[in-house]
Amino acid sequence: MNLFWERGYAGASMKQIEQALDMRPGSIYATFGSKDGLFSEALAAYAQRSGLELREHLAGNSSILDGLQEHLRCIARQASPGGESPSRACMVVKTLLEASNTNAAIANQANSILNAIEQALTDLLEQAKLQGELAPGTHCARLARLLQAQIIGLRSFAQREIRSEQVAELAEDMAAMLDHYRARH
Amino acid sequence: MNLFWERGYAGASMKQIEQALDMRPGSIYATFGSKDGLFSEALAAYAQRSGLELREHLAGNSSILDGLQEHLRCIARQASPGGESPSRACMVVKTLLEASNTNAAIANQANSILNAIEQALTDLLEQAKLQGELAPGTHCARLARLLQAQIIGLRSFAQREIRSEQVAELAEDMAAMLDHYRARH
DNA sequence: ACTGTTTTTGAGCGATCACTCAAGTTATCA
DNA sequence: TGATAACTTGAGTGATCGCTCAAAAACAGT
Repeated sequence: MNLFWERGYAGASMKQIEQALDMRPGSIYATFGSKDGLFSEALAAYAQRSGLELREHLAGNSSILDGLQEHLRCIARQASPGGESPSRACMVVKTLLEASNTNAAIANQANSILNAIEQALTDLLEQAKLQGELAPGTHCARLARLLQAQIIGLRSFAQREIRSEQVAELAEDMAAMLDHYRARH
Repeated sequence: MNLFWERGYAGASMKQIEQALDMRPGSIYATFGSKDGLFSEALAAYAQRSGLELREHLAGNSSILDGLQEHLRCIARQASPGGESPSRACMVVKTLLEASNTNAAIANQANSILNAIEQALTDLLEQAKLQGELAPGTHCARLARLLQAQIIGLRSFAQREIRSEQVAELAEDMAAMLDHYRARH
């Protein structure tokens, strides 16, 4: 997963994969079927891990919106230069951009994952609205897409050679934007 | 340029390039030196074209902020499904994500282009502040980075299989966010 | 210890990769 | 028209791509 995340689908050769897994080609193909199959499992594992992280950030805050803002800040911390992450950008987005016009199966998988995330965010925001955190008129599905686009932008932006402090500021500005959707008390 | 934009650096083979250029390998290498060199020129051409588009949108509006908002909407229109663009996502971002851990020279070029765009946006926002469009306390460089991240997010988001109307809504929400930074009269 | 099954190994497959260069063609002079 | 220069051609280079499979090794049951 780390190798694919770092180098992308085409950028990771079977030789490198053999080394990363400490497996010989025969075993790899007996286990995963193909490079596509292996990548697919890696991407699924990545998505699962990401989902877990989001749920952890939410569990740490009683307020959903606070949890989402914390999530933004945490992404900024992880995506800052000098971190040990294989890549600062999101593996799903990297995959979507790489595979969209070259590998339909993989592009579909990335699409599905992003759909699931969008849905999860929508559900969360609906719940926040019910709890009175969000302004009553909020269009939750639309805000979920905005939030997803922000996260995609934040993490892709962080792939630039840039100071980590500026990534943190960016996350802060995005978190501040969420405040505008809060219910007025 | 269109081929590289659509399929990425690794995804475009020399055979496909030969066909796209209607040139044989010898001529290609005599003209561009290497696949890297050719890609570099394609990326530079893309960046120039993008810069021109931004300037056109700005020229169409007397207000800088209005021009930027128009630019966001226009990006959404271009990045909508069904368009004739080779790819909905930005070629510079695609390149940054693909090349960051595999091709230092190309990644540097993408970085430079994004630096230049960030600087151009900063200059524009500074000018808008001077003209009283932006709130006096606005941190223009920081807002420029936010704007750039939004655009990156918008165009990458648009690479998903999604209805064009939702892309337009997303651009609208991002434009609305810019309004919060306007000077109060 | 012996047999049958499962798993691992790594040399090597055909295909394709980016790229080269001698030979051929075209353009530009007098 | 003929000599020179500039450019184009495409078969072919070695390297690497994803992948296969017969043989070897490890494991499991009696």
